[in-house]
Amino acid sequence: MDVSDKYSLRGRVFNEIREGILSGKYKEHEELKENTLGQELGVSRTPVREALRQLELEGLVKIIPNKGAYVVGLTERDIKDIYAARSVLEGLCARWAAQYITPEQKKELSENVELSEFYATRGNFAQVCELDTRFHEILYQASGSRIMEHMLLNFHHYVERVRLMSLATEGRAAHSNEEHRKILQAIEEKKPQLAEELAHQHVMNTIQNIDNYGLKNLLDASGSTEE
Amino acid sequence: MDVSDKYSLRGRVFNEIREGILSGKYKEHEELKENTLGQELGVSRTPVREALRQLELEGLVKIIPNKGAYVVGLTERDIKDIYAARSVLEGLCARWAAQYITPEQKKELSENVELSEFYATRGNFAQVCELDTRFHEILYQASGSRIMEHMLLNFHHYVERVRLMSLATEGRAAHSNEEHRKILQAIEEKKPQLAEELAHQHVMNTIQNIDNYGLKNLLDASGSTEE
DNA sequence: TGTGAATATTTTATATAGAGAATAAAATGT
DNA sequence: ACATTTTATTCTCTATATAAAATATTCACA
Repeated sequence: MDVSDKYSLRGRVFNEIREGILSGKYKEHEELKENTLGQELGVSRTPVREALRQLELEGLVKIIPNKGAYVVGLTERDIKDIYAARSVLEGLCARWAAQYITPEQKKELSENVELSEFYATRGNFAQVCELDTRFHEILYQASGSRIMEHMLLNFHHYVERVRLMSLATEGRAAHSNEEHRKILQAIEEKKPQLAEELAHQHVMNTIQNIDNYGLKNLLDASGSTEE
Repeated sequence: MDVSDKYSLRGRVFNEIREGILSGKYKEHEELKENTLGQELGVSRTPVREALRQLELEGLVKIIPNKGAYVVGLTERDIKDIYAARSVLEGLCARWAAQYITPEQKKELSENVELSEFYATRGNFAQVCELDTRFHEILYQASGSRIMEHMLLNFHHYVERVRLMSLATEGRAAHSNEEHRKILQAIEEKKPQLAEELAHQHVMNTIQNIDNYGLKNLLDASGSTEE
């Protein structure tokens, strides 16, 4: 996550509002009033204000001076663009990971792939999702680039709902696991070029999968499960 | 810029601290105390706090809860990574610009290239720099992707000092202008693939130029001119 | 009934105050 | 003299108060 003091009031407020926007609890163009949010979350306006200012910077909230804060949220176009950006950036990230990964990270990545394959055969998709998230996070760290890590972590979290829904579609988890294994192998064999291509293709395949099912369908399905 | 109320106290405070970090006024690991900054800028601690929280999200400041805010700044590695990321993202952006650019944007881009060539022959590099900045900004807008625009605007600003120093090196302005013209042409002829390759190459050439002169030399030179 | 000025209400923006955490300094005991 | 506990100080964190801006409401008047 981005905010260091996750467990302070402000950190909690930030995360709650952010989740509220990403999950659709706070809807597009909705006004986020400091007082209301504060009461809702049981805090004063100060931490709410700070959280809103941060969310503005992330682009999830638009602040009109002396007027108010409004939910911006992510459009379909935004999500597609994020995937497009990820397709090239995850490639670059995997390239660097192949060059800079530490033995510990290599070990965790390898175990991650093993475990995910195990859970997939057992049909435990919740675990597969979590491991998928972690797989990519390890790559981000292994790139040794805080810029890359920062950027991709954000994106990853932005599209979390879509990502998990895509992974839950018929057969995608197994394919994803295969792709993870190939990426792992390229990294273990220190083949940056190959790792880049595979990671790029991995994201492109996800995009393809999302297109097949339709982004709207996936989002609606995930939205309804939460209510 | 990112903050909507550029001219409010908080907006001003945010920009001043940000510029202070990017320009090197506030040095790596330096502690940014709310009181001190507030007095320096003639405001109370509240707007300072909000600005610091935002800078944390941007990665320019590290906040340790209940302890303090510390300058993180950009390392050489960070700058190189930003350029690497830009090399692929500006490519993608140019591709989209070729697809979605409006006639007005096309016109401004064309005039921008003309003007820049004019100023370059006259040796007016300050103008060339400004036009270079604007050239890229137009492309970001023309991509029609607020995600892309947001990301690249940030990066662009992060490396502004390096970018301008690179543009000031022998012969680079002229080459840059040539590359701009080719990108413009690809966009006018609606060739997304070509536009992507050219924009990618444009950033790669800048990286090459920076490497030739040495990032440190460029940064030192720009730092000394400010003091 | 409709329009516009004047007033009231709501909400943001900034400053300040009090509580709590972390660090530095002083005092105490061995 | 050194280690440890206690005290003091500094600074953050949250809440609240005041000011200013924006919006909504009321009322007068045509």
